[in-house]
Amino acid sequence: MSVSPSLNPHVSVDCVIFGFSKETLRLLLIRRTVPNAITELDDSYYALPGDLVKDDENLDEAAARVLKELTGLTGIFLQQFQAFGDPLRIAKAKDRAWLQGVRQDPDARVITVAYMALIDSNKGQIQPGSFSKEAVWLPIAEIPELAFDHNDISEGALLALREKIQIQPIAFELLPEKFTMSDLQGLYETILERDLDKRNFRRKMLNSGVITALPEKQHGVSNKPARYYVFNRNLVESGGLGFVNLKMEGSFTLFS
Amino acid sequence: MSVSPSLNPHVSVDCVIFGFSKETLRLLLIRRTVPNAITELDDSYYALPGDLVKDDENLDEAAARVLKELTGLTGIFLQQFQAFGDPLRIAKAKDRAWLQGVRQDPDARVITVAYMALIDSNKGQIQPGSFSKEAVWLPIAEIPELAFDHNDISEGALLALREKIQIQPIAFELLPEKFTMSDLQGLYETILERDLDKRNFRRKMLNSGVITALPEKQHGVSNKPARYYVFNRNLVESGGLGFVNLKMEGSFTLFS
DNA sequence: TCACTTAGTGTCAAATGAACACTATGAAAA
DNA sequence: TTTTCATAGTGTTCATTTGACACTAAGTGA
Repeated sequence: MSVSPSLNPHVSVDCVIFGFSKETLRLLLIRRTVPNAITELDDSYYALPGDLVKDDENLDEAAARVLKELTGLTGIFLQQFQAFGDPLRIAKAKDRAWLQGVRQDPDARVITVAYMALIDSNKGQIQPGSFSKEAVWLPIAEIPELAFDHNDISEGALLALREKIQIQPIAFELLPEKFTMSDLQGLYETILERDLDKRNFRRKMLNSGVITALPEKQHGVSNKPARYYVFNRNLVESGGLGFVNLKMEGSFTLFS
Repeated sequence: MSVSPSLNPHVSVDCVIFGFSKETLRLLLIRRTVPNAITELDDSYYALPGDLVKDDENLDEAAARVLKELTGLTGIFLQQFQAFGDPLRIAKAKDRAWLQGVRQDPDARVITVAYMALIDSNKGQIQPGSFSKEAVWLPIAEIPELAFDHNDISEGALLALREKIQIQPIAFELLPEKFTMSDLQGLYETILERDLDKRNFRRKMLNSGVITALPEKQHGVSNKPARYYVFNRNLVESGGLGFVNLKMEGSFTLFS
């Protein structure tokens, strides 16, 4: 990758892109090849998708661009959650080797602003990236050592996601248009790493008003077919619901 | 201010420093003087305290340094809440005039990472800043137009604070060591811009276990003297309380 | 038709939330 | 010395929400 003159060499954005399939939460990572690697084992590794910020775009735009270049998708849920700026975040040998091949000023300190993206992983047609980056979905539990401080960033994103889904109805961004109550509960359970009671979950979710039952049911499953639901995106975004209570047991709360 | 060579010219930190006195939430702002101002009315304006990040410090350290240089205080509650990176955030004429006098590369685009600080404003001995910045506490309601995008940043900080005090016991950072229940309630009411029920407030606060009553009472007040309380800092920080519920009416919550 | 798998349903007890008004204590004024 | 004034401090009741808990329903495939 040659650096265009319009890139700010000191600020980047990185996207932690979450997907959910086969009952597993996954991250979309890119595989990087290190030039002049000493051993074959060492010649590639994974990283969060990211890029330097261009001079004419703001941070949100930069993150949306990174996401679009990798997945072809726009209009995706994308939210800044933290900036990372440790002076040594770029100091690992492998990272330096990669930067040397790719950046005009490989020694420049880079602060990165991290974003969390939620996508329906069935929908995302991953495009062979402009720089022949190979993109893969890896289960959260199987994330290896990543470039830079990307493990820290990923963990931060997961914590942020865990809090957010209890405050805002955003989990739906990870599911297809139509989903079953079990799909939804399984997603919450996966993110929260905790079992939830089926009856209480249904009650709370339905009372909240954020989803609507469809007449349609599953077909061809070898058990009682489940009903489909849709997320009331318009209602939620118009604020038509007032507050919605999505919190799980035992959280903080103070007054009345 | 002359720029030291160890400053990163592209990334700054800004601190939104909250204080609470006379039933009013205040921000600690610095007054800047613009060189070569056209009119006298135009020759100064307020800004959030901030600085470029040094090459050998991380973002948290940079924010702590800014806070210490201005107030002399260390060990203060300080939390990153958002990065701001609009390409035009530096484009106002007044801002440019100030930058010309102060930065080596006044045209460089600067991304800023914003921090929120909470201090007991009785405690903060404001030091005449190293660059003869004049620091003042201004009530939230009387904040004028500030430098750069500092109004946006301040508003973001207030929103973040409003959410945080309902989730974490941090409001105490704004009060002196000993405070009355009315002090505490007044602080919550001010930040939340909402009246709270006195009896419910006391009950919830005491049940939460985050404060302890002292035997001591007010002296010399011309009404029934109020009891003093202290924040159980050690207990809270050691996690000895498990979860504490500080939430007000009507928030989100989803499961069990 | 039986076995298997997942969907879907209701109740009760406990905890929490919200609304609400009067007495207590001190200083200062009369 | 009595009264006035201001703020502190205190309990109960009802409605809502939470959390625990177990069986029947509907479809496929053997």
